[in-house]
Amino acid sequence: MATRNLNSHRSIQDNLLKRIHSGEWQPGSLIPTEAALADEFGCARTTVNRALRQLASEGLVIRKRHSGTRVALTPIRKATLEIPIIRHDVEMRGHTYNHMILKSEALQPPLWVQVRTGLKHHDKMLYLQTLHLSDNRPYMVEDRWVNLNAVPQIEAAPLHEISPNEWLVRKVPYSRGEISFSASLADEEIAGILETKLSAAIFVIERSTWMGDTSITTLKMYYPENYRLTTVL
Amino acid sequence: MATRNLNSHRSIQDNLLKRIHSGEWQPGSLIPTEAALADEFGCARTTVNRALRQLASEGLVIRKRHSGTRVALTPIRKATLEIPIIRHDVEMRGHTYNHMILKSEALQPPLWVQVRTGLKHHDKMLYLQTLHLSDNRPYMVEDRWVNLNAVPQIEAAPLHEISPNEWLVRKVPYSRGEISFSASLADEEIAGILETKLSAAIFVIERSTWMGDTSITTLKMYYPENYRLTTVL
DNA sequence: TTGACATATATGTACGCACATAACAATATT
DNA sequence: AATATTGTTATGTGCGTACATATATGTCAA
Repeated sequence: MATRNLNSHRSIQDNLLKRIHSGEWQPGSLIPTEAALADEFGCARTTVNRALRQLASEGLVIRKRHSGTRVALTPIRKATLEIPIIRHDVEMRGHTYNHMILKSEALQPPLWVQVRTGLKHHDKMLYLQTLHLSDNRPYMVEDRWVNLNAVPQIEAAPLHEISPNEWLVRKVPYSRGEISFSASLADEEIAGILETKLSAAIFVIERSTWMGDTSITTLKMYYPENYRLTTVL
Repeated sequence: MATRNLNSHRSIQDNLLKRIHSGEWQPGSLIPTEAALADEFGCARTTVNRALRQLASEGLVIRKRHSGTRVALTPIRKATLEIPIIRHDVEMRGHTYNHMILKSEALQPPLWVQVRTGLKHHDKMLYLQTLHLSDNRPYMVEDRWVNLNAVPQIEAAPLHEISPNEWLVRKVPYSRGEISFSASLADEEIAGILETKLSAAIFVIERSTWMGDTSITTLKMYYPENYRLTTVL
């Protein structure tokens, strides 16, 4: 049939999207059932189902059994942030990447790490401070704590060749994570490493990951003021 | 059949995920074909297809026609950030929300707005400065520019009752957006409004939205140092 | 050797059907 | 009147089949 490809789930999705965006279907209102839409488009219900499922996963419609499908009250758009390997970040900007391990010692975790990871003060953790460089200029400082009970192999890893960030992302799986963003002022240590003024604005990303219930690693990343994290909606 | 529900796309997905996380399937390696997996699980290929499609949409596997499916080299985990109505943000923390329009005037856009929106200096824009309050204490300042050619109705909106943020999110659809995060220092104006010290750390979110090619609105949000934006992976 | 062509293969998509499941509605039962 | 029971409805899921499409590989001829 010639009309086959007109009925692809993709074009149906576009069509439905248009009605939502144009205001034909107001936020909160019920839209026709899958069967009705399938009838209208002259396609199988499974095809409409797929289109609607996709729209639901993007948060544009809310689906409930029996009740039907309605346009989301707040068309919550989601921004997706990828968790990158820093080296890729730098190289994608066309710069050359390097890193330096500034500190590496097995320590007892300070309080904020204990709180975040759920580990106790007597648990063995590896503290790593890494400077990431872009074209040999400071790009970001990373303060990382690794749970040695969960990741003992890291003590044998060649962290001078492959950064802790990349090594962990590649080698150690995790099932759950948390990330948060904030702003703070540079203290003496950070200002010294990043070569900024004391009390310069610092963009901070904190991230913790777990595998099941056991903490893998938790870290703070400090970016100088000129850094911008950008993403599309 | 009793084994029917064992073959749901969800459990298949979990099963595949386990193999990726356990390292049984290394990053970059080819995994069995849909047909082979369908055979192994004793289900239809369409079911395996759905499981793999979902994993691909989450960035865990890369699929190519003919070549097959392989585990992503960087099992890129994505964090999803919702674009909230500020009022909900505040109320979810159990505080009461208020807002105040500090400035509201039709102006020619400054250069940074022109760059971001693609509009020219002679285009009519509405400049709105809004203070968002949590329990009557400053929570965030919003500097917003609205394209009056695209959204003329905003001049008649009751912005003292419903904040520009909420009004726009509810009433004006957009098809494309960009969001970025950074840190900066409080200037006199921002420090005054947020009641922080001069040169305090400020967390900045910038957001622009378009409908097709026409800019809708662009804004900067200034949060005081104690603010943290948190999300799960 | 090179390029044009055919072929095999793995994923992509659509269909029609069947049954599962949640939620609401109407009815029957205590 | 309060509680079970049953039915209806819209979405959720799975199956088997068919065909589409991109791409790697092999084949043959210029």
